[in-house]
Amino acid sequence: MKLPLSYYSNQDVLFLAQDLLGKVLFTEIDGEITAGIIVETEAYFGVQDKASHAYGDRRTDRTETLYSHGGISYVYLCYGIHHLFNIVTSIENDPHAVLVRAIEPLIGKDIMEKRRNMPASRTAISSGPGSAAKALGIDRSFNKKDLSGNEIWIENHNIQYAEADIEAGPRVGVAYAQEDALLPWRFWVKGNKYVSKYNP
DNA sequence: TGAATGATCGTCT
DNA sequence: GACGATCATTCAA
Repeated sequence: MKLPLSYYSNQDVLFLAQDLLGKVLFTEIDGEITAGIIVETEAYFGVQDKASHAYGDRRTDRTETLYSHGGISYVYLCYGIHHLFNIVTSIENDPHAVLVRAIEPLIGKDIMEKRRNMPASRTAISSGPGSAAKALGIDRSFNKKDLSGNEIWIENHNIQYAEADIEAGPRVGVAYAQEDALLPWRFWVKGNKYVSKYNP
């Protein structure tokens, strides 16, 4: 069951970041389908969030994607090497987003092994935002894609985590965001081995 | 036109 | 546990 566009227009990005845990992220590239369960996310709270690219209503060519209506992907290059995949949420001109930080491989593990050049038995294959995106074959050509299309989409497989199985904590790699770096806007599935390590 | 800067990962010790 | 890779984007001039 594919999530409808209306799901992403929810204006509570913190709710969506938690609710997306357990949903299944699919990509289809050259007829090859891969999918993984989302097990770790971070919320980026639009213009008020110092860690967000759209902080202070900074509207540029790159951040323009974030200002789209919910249900659009936002992919950008980090450290010159890694593609990071975000889900744009809320309504038009309200630049909230959820960063997918880790997935648990579900479909097309052999394809992921090829892309990552390592066995699927290693959790590193999709742990961390750069790795998860690469395992799914996501690169900058996926920027500004409609998540209800047939290249990239998210399904609800009725995987429901109890509230006690979800943990929240500070986001990773955003120390420059000062007081906003301490906000508990990172969510993950407790004990899941694909969740990236938090490095204090 | 140019210099600085990351929402990170993998390799090496 | 430390560090180098590597480039689009951004802002200043």
